[in-house]
Amino acid sequence: MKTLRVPEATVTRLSIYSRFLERLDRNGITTVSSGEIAEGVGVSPAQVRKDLAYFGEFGTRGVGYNVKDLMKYTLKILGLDQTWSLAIIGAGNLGFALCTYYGFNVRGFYVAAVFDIDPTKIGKRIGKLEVQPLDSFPEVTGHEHIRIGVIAVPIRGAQEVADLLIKNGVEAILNFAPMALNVPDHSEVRNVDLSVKLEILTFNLGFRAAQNL
Amino acid sequence: MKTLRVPEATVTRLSIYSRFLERLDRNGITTVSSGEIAEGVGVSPAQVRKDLAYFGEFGTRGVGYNVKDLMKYTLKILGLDQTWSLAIIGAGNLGFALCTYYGFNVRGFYVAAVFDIDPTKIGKRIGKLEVQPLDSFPEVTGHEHIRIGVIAVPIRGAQEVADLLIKNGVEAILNFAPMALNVPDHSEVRNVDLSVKLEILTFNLGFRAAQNL
DNA sequence: ATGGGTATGTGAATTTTATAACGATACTTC
DNA sequence: GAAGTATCGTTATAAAATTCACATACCCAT
Repeated sequence: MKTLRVPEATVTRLSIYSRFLERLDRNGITTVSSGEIAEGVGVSPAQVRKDLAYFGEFGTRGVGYNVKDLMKYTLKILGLDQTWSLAIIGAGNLGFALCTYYGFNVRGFYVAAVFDIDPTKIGKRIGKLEVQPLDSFPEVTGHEHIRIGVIAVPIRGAQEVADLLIKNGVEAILNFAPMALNVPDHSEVRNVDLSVKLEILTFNLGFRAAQNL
Repeated sequence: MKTLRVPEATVTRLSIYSRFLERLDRNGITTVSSGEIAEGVGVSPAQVRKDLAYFGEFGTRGVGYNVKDLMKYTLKILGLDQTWSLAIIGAGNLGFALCTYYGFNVRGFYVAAVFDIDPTKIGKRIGKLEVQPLDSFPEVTGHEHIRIGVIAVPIRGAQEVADLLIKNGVEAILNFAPMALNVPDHSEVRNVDLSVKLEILTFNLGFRAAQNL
């Protein structure tokens, strides 16, 4: 098999293209060019074609791409032709928001369970879910295999939670705690740091001020 | 003045170093090496030094960096030696979580106001704040100059909100709607897409399965 | 004072990523 | 059905980011 390393930036953009294609499809648009995709998501047309080229040939020269088809391809590439069960750990405001986040459902993610250690939060209902004690994680994941865990706890608890998840067969972690988690090599971790992007903005505003722009 | 373009990846890492340094400082650690920072945040030591080199010389050869000093430098570089007032638009679950997000406060961000268009949400209290009608945005920003807006509304309303923000002097936008906003060149926009990272995980899990790893 | 040990700062080499250019191919029009 | 136009896929070029390697500088012990 042709083993080709795909840059993470490409996967990131693919996810964005995919979302854009869904939007086009909902609007009844059937054909789209690399230039239109590029315009829609803010990259160059060559970039779009190059990114897609990692995975095959999906377009028709002189015409463009069939929206529905390309959408399906991108979803398949991203592994979204199946439903992924998530466990969310931490039922604070962030955990709550993530449990009810429409953007997850619409992309084939299913929040199977929410956990917390805070007794005042355990038992609380979030939509159809009930917050469970973190202790019961092994038991719950016995019923339903959960491959992805979402960490929405404060820094001080994050590593411990990660250890627990890994020990119970979780393969990938989306970490909202602003710190680097220590996990075995075979596990995937990605961090979402809510203030990093904000600090890029303040950096740029300051930088611009320094140059009198 | 030496005009040196700083890669955005460097700024991103600087934000992460900064957070890590704060943690070291809280733990009473006074000196740190590039290797220890690298270890702590998951990059290479050379990367740490190179990133810092964009902004000056902060270390002592043979010794390392003074934690408190480097922390202050990084904060200053990122523009966090001042308080930034934010307006959050959208008082749904995500907006609510962002309003109360501890990570913002701790980094010098201050949520000055929250807005929504939904009459059932207007007037609701979020901590010390009261959700205001989006119409009153110009009035509110008249009292307190707000340079950064956070968009936490669904896709369909996002562009309209962005237009309103820009029209009222907002210079930078943190956008949680999973779409590209159209803004003038002089405005800064960064997107936080909560499901992109999740889809990188599913891509990687699928990719790994395809290679029998 | 002096020499050994250590970690920085930095220019060069390497790798990775993005842009540009262009040949190939399919529709459209006359 | 041939010419023209549009857009892909791919190769070549350029740019950017990362890693490497080492001279430099500082601390500390003697």
